Amino acid sequence: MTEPHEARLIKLKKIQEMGIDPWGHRFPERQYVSEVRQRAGEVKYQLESGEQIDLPDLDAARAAGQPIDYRAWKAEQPPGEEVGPQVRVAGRIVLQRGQGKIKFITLRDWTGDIQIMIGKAQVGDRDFELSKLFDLGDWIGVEGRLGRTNTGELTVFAERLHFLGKTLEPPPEKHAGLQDPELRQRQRYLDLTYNRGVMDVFRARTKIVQSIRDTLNRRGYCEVEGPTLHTVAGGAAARPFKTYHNALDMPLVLRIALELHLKRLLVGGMERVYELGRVYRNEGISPRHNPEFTMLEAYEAFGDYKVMMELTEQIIVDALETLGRGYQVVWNDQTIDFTPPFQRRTYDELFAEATGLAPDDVQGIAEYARQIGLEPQGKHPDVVKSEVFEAKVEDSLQGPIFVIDYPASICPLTKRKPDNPAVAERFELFVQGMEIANAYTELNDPILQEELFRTQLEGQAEEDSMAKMDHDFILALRNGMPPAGGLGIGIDRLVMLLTGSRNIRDVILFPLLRPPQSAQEQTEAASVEPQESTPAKAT
RNA sequence: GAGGGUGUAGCUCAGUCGGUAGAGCAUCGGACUUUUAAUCCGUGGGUCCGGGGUUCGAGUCCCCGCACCCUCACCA
Repeated sequence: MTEPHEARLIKLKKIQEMGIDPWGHRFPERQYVSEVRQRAGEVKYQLESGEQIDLPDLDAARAAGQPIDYRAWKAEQPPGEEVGPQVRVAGRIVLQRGQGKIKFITLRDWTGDIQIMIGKAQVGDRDFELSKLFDLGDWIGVEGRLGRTNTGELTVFAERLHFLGKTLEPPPEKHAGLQDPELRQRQRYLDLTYNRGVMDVFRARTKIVQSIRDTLNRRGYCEVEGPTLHTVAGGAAARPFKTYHNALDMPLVLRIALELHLKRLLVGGMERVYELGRVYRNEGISPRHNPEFTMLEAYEAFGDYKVMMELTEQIIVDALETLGRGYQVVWNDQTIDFTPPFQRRTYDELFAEATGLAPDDVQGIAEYARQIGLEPQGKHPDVVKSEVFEAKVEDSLQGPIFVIDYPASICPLTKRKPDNPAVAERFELFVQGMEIANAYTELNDPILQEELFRTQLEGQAEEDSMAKMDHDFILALRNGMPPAGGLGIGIDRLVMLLTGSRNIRDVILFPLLRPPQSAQEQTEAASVEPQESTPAKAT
């Protein structure tokens, strides 16, 4: 009885016995599969006179489902032979078809697939013996001539084989791929290699992030790295992860936002500054929430929220262009039109449309809240209004739409409108019911800021509030922060929209999961003592 | 945190009314020099998520637990 992984160990040993290192070495001057494919036109049919003639368009015919019989085509030509360039490719074996003294392999690198033909007569006995020891998933390098098989498939006709890396575990099922969502996340490496489109999504993510940096750098922004260990979880309304520094004997939290340190840099004269980084929120997990996620925050001195609105549009439009996409994106069977300018509607307008209530009808809003199952009792009217807005308006915003001018009392870090202190100069961008961006004209008045930090809105737990006292931040503001616009964008959600992904875990390489049961037992066995936040005073 | 769903071979999945655990792919042995998910012949492979219970008998029914997925809540 030979189980798949045992068979692989046996082959590993046989490869070693042939004097070949099963873990490989560098393989210089290799060409990507995509590059090799671009050279398909160099494959010609050479007559005995030396004249070379082009092949018929075999790829187009195959793509159209009507493959040309290349063997028959060649038979019609004057005597001659196929010629093609020498190539060097490397990748993983994803399919193999043995056929007596020849063997076909589908080789995959991260640019695509290409077929390899290994003939005993062409590669010699030693390499052919080696090829019999190939398993699905192994890494190999191939030198050979690019050409066409009888059916017209572009193929590397191997002349020399290199073994680059053994795989000891069997790969997923070869047609269905890896379906189990848990395994796809735990073993992302298998998902990336064997499931169509996964690599594309993550490479698109990289392109989007690069595009965002390009857009900001072009506008004269400076990228910085703030601290991730904070003493106060400020800048957003979320529960933090708690941790502990032993040497300083000090409790710490992981940052929930980038905001307060970037504003300190505005005080320091970094007039255009941004950070693209991970933040951590100790909240629930859902298809739109992961405990750690990537945020962009950008601050521009002498700007305001309207400047940030334009910047937001620019960032998204540039990202779409970088992806080589138009402004129309299909997501969840719906078409989203990112053609700028995006729609702009005020908070109160949308609120009135959805509820039929006047935005200042405190009694009516409380009554409405009760009707839809919310509890208005003991809460500030703006908190109730905000809860109603979230329940009745946000989910229905297909967008892209900027919701502008929020109730000031729920925006403790935002400057108020000069002509109406009850309204804050803030916008949020919604697309498909998801909040993608959040921005405001930054509050730079240290006296008002301190007051807002002190005043806890009724009905809000301190942890749930954006207004957490941060004396060090107030001190910074007292040193003079220029008026500025600030912007935050949830990168993961933006990537979801631009790649058609419906679950945030499809755009995060390693989303948080509980450890698998076997590992959990090991962990428990290893750590009998609970090790949570144990101060190192004893040592 | 609440409700619903899923968990069977390495992978993808069947499994009827409670009655001997199944298929395809992969593996292993054999044939095959132009295949395309190659094909053909043959072979091995199971903690039916874990633990209890009911029963002569449990993959199947009941209870408890675990993981993942979905919806809702908190949140971006």
